[in-house]
Amino acid sequence: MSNDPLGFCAHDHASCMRSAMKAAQEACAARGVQFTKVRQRTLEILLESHAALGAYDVLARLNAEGLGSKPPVAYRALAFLVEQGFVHRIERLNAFIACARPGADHDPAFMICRACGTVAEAETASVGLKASASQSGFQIEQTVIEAEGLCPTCQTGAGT
Amino acid sequence: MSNDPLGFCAHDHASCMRSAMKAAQEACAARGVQFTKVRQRTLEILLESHAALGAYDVLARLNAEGLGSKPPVAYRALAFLVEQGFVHRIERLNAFIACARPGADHDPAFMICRACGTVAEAETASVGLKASASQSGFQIEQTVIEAEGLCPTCQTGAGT
DNA sequence: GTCTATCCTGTTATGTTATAACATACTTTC
DNA sequence: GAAAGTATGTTATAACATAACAGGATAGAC
Ligand SMILES: [Zn+2]
Ligand SMILES: [Zn+2]
Ligand SMILES: [Zn+2]
Ligand SMILES: [Zn+2]
Repeated sequence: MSNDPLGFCAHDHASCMRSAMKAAQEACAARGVQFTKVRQRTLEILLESHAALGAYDVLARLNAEGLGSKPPVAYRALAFLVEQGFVHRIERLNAFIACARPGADHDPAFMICRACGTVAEAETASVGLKASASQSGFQIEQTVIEAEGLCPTCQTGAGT
Repeated sequence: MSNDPLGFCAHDHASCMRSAMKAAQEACAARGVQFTKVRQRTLEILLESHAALGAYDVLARLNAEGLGSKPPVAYRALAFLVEQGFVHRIERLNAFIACARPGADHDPAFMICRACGTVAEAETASVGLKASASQSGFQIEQTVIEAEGLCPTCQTGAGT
């Protein structure tokens, strides 16, 4: 079933990154879009952790490597990656995170730890939402489902 | 059951506003917090429509009435109203909307029409989200559930 | 190969959303 | 009416985001 949200559990992160980059590489080739240096590097930066990074954080990293120093560079790369489904935007944080399940067309839900900043991606559980919507005739195009709270690790000893 | 999302259906909006203001008034009295002029007016401004307003839109309205011209005035009033549960923040829009069911402690879900800007509030349908969360040990404190799409009215003739 | 159309990047400038910090005024309690 | 707590006014700046245009790389047509 592999429905475990990554991020809260230990895993081979190096292979996690490698497979995500490979999946993106192949998807770009298949779709005939360019996976340029800036785009690759932006995705790699986001893949380094299962936390969300702000556009300006990404930009700072790119800039340090001589890959662009002005906001539009980062925003354009991020917009491309979001369009292609390799990255998700976390509305609550005004930030971006690499997709944990690239390839599959999906409507993700996120769990955001307010203590450590880790963000885990889960499958959407929007059955009820869709029911509510269709009941009132609303036609859903996109969903934002984000829960904020404490991850398993941060619950122990984080009474505050 | 009265589970209809307001906003997409006709209703007596004047009475809708009046009862919301009254509920807020009473809740403030009961909780011993001040329902000041700026706070009242801010809530009234949001109640005027079932659309979301940005903080600076609210500020412009307040300013036109001599109730404050600087961002913190609007942001403070909005923060108060959100705390008290009279107003919700729509993350997707960086905007605010008056609660359609004040009084009840609830976890709302929103349906945002991308064409006309109407936002309807429904009950949260986060059963699956909670299941996902507890499965991985995540402790939810707050949820953001927002769907974007087309409302019933805008579907007719809005092929674009 | 080179021309051309398209897409990508670099840069300037500006727009939008949000808060920190401190001064002043009001309200409640005693 | 003094003290404590709460709310507002104001300055300044931080953080997030995009419009618009110029230049460079890439890909397909010939
Ligand atoms: Zn994903
Ligand atoms: Zn955590
Ligand atoms: Zn509500
Ligand atoms: Zn509409």
